[in-house]
Amino acid sequence: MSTTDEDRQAAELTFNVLAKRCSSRPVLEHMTGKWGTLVIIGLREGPARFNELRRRVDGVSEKMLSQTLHSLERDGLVERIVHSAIPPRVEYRMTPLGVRVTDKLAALAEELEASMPEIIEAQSRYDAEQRA
Amino acid sequence: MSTTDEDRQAAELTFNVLAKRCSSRPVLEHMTGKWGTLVIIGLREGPARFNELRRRVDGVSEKMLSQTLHSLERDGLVERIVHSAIPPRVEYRMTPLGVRVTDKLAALAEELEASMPEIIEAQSRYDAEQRA
DNA sequence: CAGTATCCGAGAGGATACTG
DNA sequence: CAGTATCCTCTCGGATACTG
Repeated sequence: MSTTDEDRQAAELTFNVLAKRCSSRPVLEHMTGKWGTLVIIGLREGPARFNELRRRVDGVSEKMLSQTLHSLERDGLVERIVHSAIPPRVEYRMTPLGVRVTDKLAALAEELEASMPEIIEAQSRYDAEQRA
Repeated sequence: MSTTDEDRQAAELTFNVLAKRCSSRPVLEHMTGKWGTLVIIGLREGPARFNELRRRVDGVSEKMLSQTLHSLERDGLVERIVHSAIPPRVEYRMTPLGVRVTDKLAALAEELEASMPEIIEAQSRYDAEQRA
Protein backbone atom coordinates (compact mmCIF):
# COMPACT_ATOMS: atom_id res chain seq x y z
CA MET A 1 0.00 0.00 0.00
CA SER A 2 1.34 3.41 -0.92
CA THR A 3 0.78 6.54 1.08
CA THR A 4 0.82 8.58 -2.09
CA ASP A 5 -2.79 9.67 -1.81
CA GLU A 6 -2.35 10.71 1.78
CA ASP A 7 0.77 12.60 0.95
CA ARG A 8 -0.77 14.41 -1.94
CA GLN A 9 -3.70 15.42 0.16
CA ALA A 10 -1.41 16.74 2.89
CA ALA A 11 0.60 18.68 0.35
CA GLU A 12 -2.55 20.26 -0.99
CA LEU A 13 -3.61 21.34 2.48
CA THR A 14 -0.23 22.81 3.21
CA PHE A 15 -0.10 24.55 -0.11
CA ASN A 16 -3.41 26.20 0.60
CA VAL A 17 -1.92 28.35 3.33
CA LEU A 18 0.30 30.02 0.73
CA ALA A 19 -2.72 31.78 -0.73
CA LYS A 20 -3.03 35.33 0.50
CA ARG A 21 -6.71 35.15 1.23
CA CYS A 22 -6.68 31.76 2.86
CA SER A 23 -8.59 31.85 6.13
CA SER A 24 -5.96 29.88 7.99
CA ARG A 25 -3.24 32.40 7.37
CA PRO A 26 -4.20 34.84 10.13
CA VAL A 27 -4.41 31.97 12.60
CA LEU A 28 -1.01 30.75 11.52
CA GLU A 29 0.33 34.24 12.06
CA HIS A 30 -1.12 34.41 15.55
CA MET A 31 0.55 31.15 16.44
CA THR A 32 3.84 31.86 14.79
CA GLY A 33 4.08 35.54 15.63
CA LYS A 34 6.86 36.71 17.87
CA TRP A 35 4.98 36.00 21.10
CA GLY A 36 2.38 33.49 19.93
CA THR A 37 4.86 30.66 19.68
CA LEU A 38 6.40 31.36 23.04
CA VAL A 39 3.14 31.81 24.89
CA ILE A 40 1.89 28.54 23.44
CA ILE A 41 4.97 26.66 24.44
CA GLY A 42 4.76 28.27 27.87
CA LEU A 43 1.17 27.15 28.30
CA ARG A 44 2.00 23.63 27.21
CA GLU A 45 3.93 23.31 30.44
CA GLY A 46 0.54 23.33 32.09
CA PRO A 47 -2.23 25.79 33.00
CA ALA A 48 -1.07 29.09 34.40
CA ARG A 49 -2.30 32.38 35.76
CA PHE A 50 -1.48 35.63 34.06
CA ASN A 51 1.62 36.69 35.93
CA GLU A 52 2.80 33.13 36.28
CA LEU A 53 2.75 32.79 32.52
CA ARG A 54 4.43 36.13 32.20
CA ARG A 55 7.31 34.82 34.25
CA ARG A 56 7.51 31.70 32.14
CA VAL A 57 7.87 33.60 28.92
CA ASP A 58 10.99 35.58 29.43
CA GLY A 59 10.73 39.11 28.08
CA VAL A 60 7.06 39.45 27.25
CA SER A 61 5.33 42.66 28.33
CA GLU A 62 1.91 42.75 30.00
CA LYS A 63 0.43 44.34 26.94
CA MET A 64 1.75 41.78 24.49
CA LEU A 65 0.87 38.85 26.70
CA SER A 66 -2.67 40.10 27.08
CA GLN A 67 -3.01 40.75 23.39
CA THR A 68 -1.56 37.40 22.41
CA LEU A 69 -3.80 35.52 24.82
CA HIS A 70 -6.87 37.22 23.42
CA SER A 71 -5.97 36.19 19.88
CA LEU A 72 -5.32 32.61 20.89
CA GLU A 73 -8.54 32.55 22.89
CA ARG A 74 -10.49 33.84 19.93
CA ASP A 75 -9.01 31.14 17.73
CA GLY A 76 -10.16 28.55 20.24
CA LEU A 77 -6.67 27.38 21.14
CA VAL A 78 -6.64 28.75 24.66
CA GLU A 79 -9.33 28.79 27.31
CA ARG A 80 -9.70 31.56 29.87
CA ILE A 81 -11.23 30.50 33.17
CA VAL A 82 -12.31 33.19 35.59
CA HIS A 83 -12.76 32.30 39.23
CA SER A 84 -14.82 35.18 40.61
CA ALA A 85 -13.13 36.11 43.82
CA ILE A 86 -11.02 38.73 45.49
CA PRO A 87 -8.22 38.82 44.63
CA PRO A 88 -9.13 37.96 41.05
CA ARG A 89 -7.96 34.60 39.88
CA VAL A 90 -7.82 33.77 36.18
CA GLU A 91 -6.38 30.65 34.68
CA TYR A 92 -5.30 30.03 31.14
CA ARG A 93 -5.08 26.57 29.70
CA MET A 94 -4.87 24.94 26.29
CA THR A 95 -8.09 23.61 24.80
CA PRO A 96 -8.10 20.11 23.29
CA LEU A 97 -7.94 21.79 19.89
CA GLY A 98 -5.05 23.88 21.16
CA VAL A 99 -3.18 20.85 22.37
CA ARG A 100 -3.62 19.10 19.07
CA VAL A 101 -2.44 22.01 16.99
CA THR A 102 0.34 23.13 19.25
CA ASP A 103 1.81 19.68 19.63
CA LYS A 104 3.08 20.32 16.13
CA LEU A 105 4.57 23.62 17.15
CA ALA A 106 6.32 22.03 20.11
CA ALA A 107 7.70 19.35 17.84
CA LEU A 108 9.19 22.11 15.74
CA ALA A 109 10.79 23.78 18.73
CA GLU A 110 12.27 20.48 19.85
CA GLU A 111 13.69 19.65 16.45
CA LEU A 112 15.12 23.13 16.30
CA GLU A 113 16.77 22.89 19.70
CA ALA A 114 18.26 19.55 18.75
CA SER A 115 19.63 21.02 15.52
CA MET A 116 21.21 24.08 17.05
CA PRO A 117 24.83 22.86 16.80
CA GLU A 118 24.39 22.33 13.08
CA ILE A 119 22.66 25.69 12.70
CA ILE A 120 25.32 27.61 14.56
CA GLU A 121 27.97 26.06 12.35
CA ALA A 122 26.04 27.07 9.25
CA GLN A 123 25.80 30.62 10.52
CA SER A 124 29.53 30.82 11.10
CA ARG A 125 30.21 29.55 7.62
CA TYR A 126 27.81 32.07 6.12
CA ASP A 127 29.27 34.99 8.06
CA ALA A 128 32.80 34.03 7.06
CA GLU A 129 31.84 33.96 3.39
CA GLN A 130 30.16 37.35 3.59
CA ARG A 131 33.25 38.86 5.13
CA ALA A 132 35.39 37.58 2.29
CA MET B 1 8.33 0.55 28.76
CA SER B 2 7.59 4.16 29.57
CA THR B 3 8.56 7.11 27.44
CA THR B 4 8.79 9.29 30.51
CA ASP B 5 12.47 10.02 30.18
CA GLU B 6 12.15 10.86 26.55
CA ASP B 7 9.19 13.09 27.23
CA ARG B 8 10.90 14.94 30.01
CA GLN B 9 13.93 15.55 27.87
CA ALA B 10 11.78 16.89 25.07
CA ALA B 11 9.95 19.18 27.46
CA GLU B 12 13.23 20.56 28.72
CA LEU B 13 14.39 21.29 25.21
CA THR B 14 11.16 23.01 24.34
CA PHE B 15 11.19 24.98 27.54
CA ASN B 16 14.63 26.28 26.74
CA VAL B 17 13.34 28.37 23.88
CA LEU B 18 11.31 30.42 26.33
CA ALA B 19 14.47 32.00 27.68
CA LYS B 20 15.13 35.41 26.20
CA ARG B 21 18.78 34.82 25.51
CA CYS B 22 18.42 31.34 24.12
CA SER B 23 20.32 31.00 20.87
CA SER B 24 17.50 29.16 19.16
CA ARG B 25 15.01 31.95 19.61
CA PRO B 26 16.18 34.10 16.68
CA VAL B 27 16.12 31.06 14.41
CA LEU B 28 12.64 30.21 15.55
CA GLU B 29 11.61 33.77 14.79
CA HIS B 30 13.07 33.59 11.29
CA MET B 31 11.08 30.45 10.59
CA THR B 32 7.87 31.57 12.20
CA GLY B 33 7.98 35.18 11.12
CA LYS B 34 5.32 36.48 8.80
CA TRP B 35 7.08 35.32 5.65
CA GLY B 36 9.44 32.68 6.97
CA THR B 37 6.75 30.08 7.38
CA LEU B 38 5.27 30.70 3.98
CA VAL B 39 8.56 30.76 2.12
CA ILE B 40 9.52 27.51 3.76
CA ILE B 41 6.28 25.83 2.85
CA GLY B 42 6.65 27.20 -0.65
CA LEU B 43 10.13 25.76 -1.01
CA ARG B 44 9.01 22.41 0.28
CA GLU B 45 7.05 22.07 -2.94
CA GLY B 46 10.43 21.69 -4.56
CA PRO B 47 13.42 23.85 -5.57
CA ALA B 48 12.56 27.14 -7.16
CA ARG B 49 14.06 30.23 -8.71
CA PHE B 50 13.52 33.63 -7.21
CA ASN B 51 10.53 34.83 -9.16
CA GLU B 52 9.05 31.37 -9.32
CA LEU B 53 9.05 31.25 -5.55
CA ARG B 54 7.66 34.74 -5.44
CA ARG B 55 4.70 33.55 -7.44
CA ARG B 56 4.21 30.58 -5.15
CA VAL B 57 4.01 32.69 -2.05
CA ASP B 58 1.06 34.91 -2.70
CA GLY B 59 1.64 38.47 -1.58
CA VAL B 60 5.33 38.56 -0.74
CA SER B 61 7.33 41.53 -2.00
CA GLU B 62 10.74 41.22 -3.61
CA LYS B 63 12.33 42.87 -0.63
CA MET B 64 10.81 40.57 1.95
CA LEU B 65 11.43 37.45 -0.08
CA SER B 66 15.06 38.40 -0.51
CA GLN B 67 15.45 39.22 3.16
CA THR B 68 13.73 36.05 4.30
CA LEU B 69 15.81 33.87 2.03
CA HIS B 70 19.00 35.39 3.33
CA SER B 71 18.03 34.64 6.92
CA LEU B 72 17.08 31.09 6.13
CA GLU B 73 20.27 30.63 4.15
CA ARG B 74 22.35 31.90 7.02
CA ASP B 75 20.63 29.49 9.39
CA GLY B 76 21.54 26.66 7.04
CA LEU B 77 17.96 25.74 6.19
CA VAL B 78 18.04 26.89 2.59
CA GLU B 79 20.73 26.55 -0.05
CA ARG B 80 21.35 29.12 -2.73
CA ILE B 81 22.78 27.77 -5.95
CA VAL B 82 24.10 30.22 -8.52
CA HIS B 83 24.45 29.08 -12.12
CA SER B 84 26.76 31.68 -13.64
CA ALA B 85 25.14 32.57 -16.91
CA ILE B 86 23.28 35.25 -18.70
CA PRO B 87 20.51 35.65 -17.88
CA PRO B 88 21.33 34.94 -14.24
CA ARG B 89 19.90 31.74 -12.88
CA VAL B 90 19.68 31.14 -9.17
CA GLU B 91 17.99 28.24 -7.51
CA TYR B 92 16.85 27.91 -3.95
CA ARG B 93 16.31 24.58 -2.29
CA MET B 94 15.94 23.15 1.19
CA THR B 95 19.03 21.64 2.76
CA PRO B 96 18.72 18.25 4.50
CA LEU B 97 18.70 20.14 7.77
CA GLY B 98 16.02 22.41 6.39
CA VAL B 99 13.87 19.50 5.34
CA ARG B 100 14.14 17.92 8.75
CA VAL B 101 13.24 21.06 10.64
CA THR B 102 10.58 22.28 8.29
CA ASP B 103 8.80 18.96 8.14
CA LYS B 104 7.59 19.93 11.58
CA LEU B 105 6.42 23.28 10.34
CA ALA B 106 4.53 21.70 7.48
CA ALA B 107 2.90 19.31 9.92
CA LEU B 108 1.69 22.33 11.84
CA ALA B 109 0.23 23.94 8.75
CA GLU B 110 -1.55 20.73 7.85
CA GLU B 111 -3.03 20.27 11.30
CA LEU B 112 -4.13 23.86 11.22
CA GLU B 113 -5.80 23.56 7.83
CA ALA B 114 -7.61 20.45 8.99
CA SER B 115 -8.81 22.24 12.12
CA MET B 116 -10.11 25.33 10.39
CA PRO B 117 -13.82 24.48 10.71
CA GLU B 118 -13.42 24.16 14.46
CA ILE B 119 -11.40 27.35 14.64
CA ILE B 120 -13.87 29.37 12.66
CA GLU B 121 -16.64 28.22 14.94
CA ALA B 122 -14.63 29.23 18.00
CA GLN B 123 -14.08 32.67 16.51
CA SER B 124 -17.78 33.17 15.89
CA ARG B 125 -18.55 32.19 19.46
CA TYR B 126 -15.93 34.56 20.80
CA ASP B 127 -17.13 37.46 18.70
CA ALA B 128 -20.73 36.89 19.75
CA GLU B 129 -19.75 36.95 23.41
CA GLN B 130 -17.79 40.15 23.03
CA ARG B 131 -20.72 41.86 21.40
CA ALA B 132 -23.01 40.91 24.30
C1' DC C 1 16.20 37.38 -14.40
C1' DA C 2 17.74 38.35 -9.77
C1' DG C 3 18.17 41.13 -7.03
C1' DT C 4 19.74 46.01 -4.10
C1' DA C 5 18.64 50.89 -2.55
C1' DT C 6 15.66 54.26 -0.80
C1' DC C 7 11.68 56.26 0.98
C1' DC C 8 7.67 56.23 3.71
C1' DG C 9 3.47 54.92 6.41
C1' DA C 10 1.30 51.68 9.55
C1' DG C 11 1.47 48.87 13.15
C1' DA C 12 4.25 46.14 16.53
C1' DG C 13 5.70 46.45 20.80
C1' DG C 14 7.86 48.56 25.24
C1' DA C 15 7.28 51.66 29.48
C1' DT C 16 4.44 53.66 32.50
C1' DA C 17 0.33 54.73 34.91
C1' DC C 18 -4.06 53.56 36.26
C1' DT C 19 -8.50 50.46 37.57
C1' DG C 20 -11.52 46.82 39.71
C1' DC D 1 -3.80 39.90 41.01
C1' DA D 2 -5.28 40.74 36.37
C1' DG D 3 -5.52 43.41 33.47
C1' DT D 4 -6.70 48.19 30.37
C1' DA D 5 -5.22 52.80 28.59
C1' DT D 6 -1.96 55.86 26.82
C1' DC D 7 2.11 57.41 24.77
C1' DC D 8 5.94 56.97 22.09
C1' DT D 9 9.54 54.65 19.51
C1' DC D 10 11.28 51.73 16.18
C1' DT D 11 10.96 48.11 13.05
C1' DC D 12 8.39 45.79 9.50
C1' DG D 13 7.14 45.80 5.27
C1' DG D 14 5.08 47.83 0.75
C1' DA D 15 6.00 50.74 -3.42
C1' DT D 16 9.13 52.38 -6.50
C1' DA D 17 13.28 52.88 -8.94
C1' DC D 18 17.60 51.26 -10.21
C1' DT D 19 21.76 47.69 -11.41
C1' DG D 20 24.38 43.72 -13.40
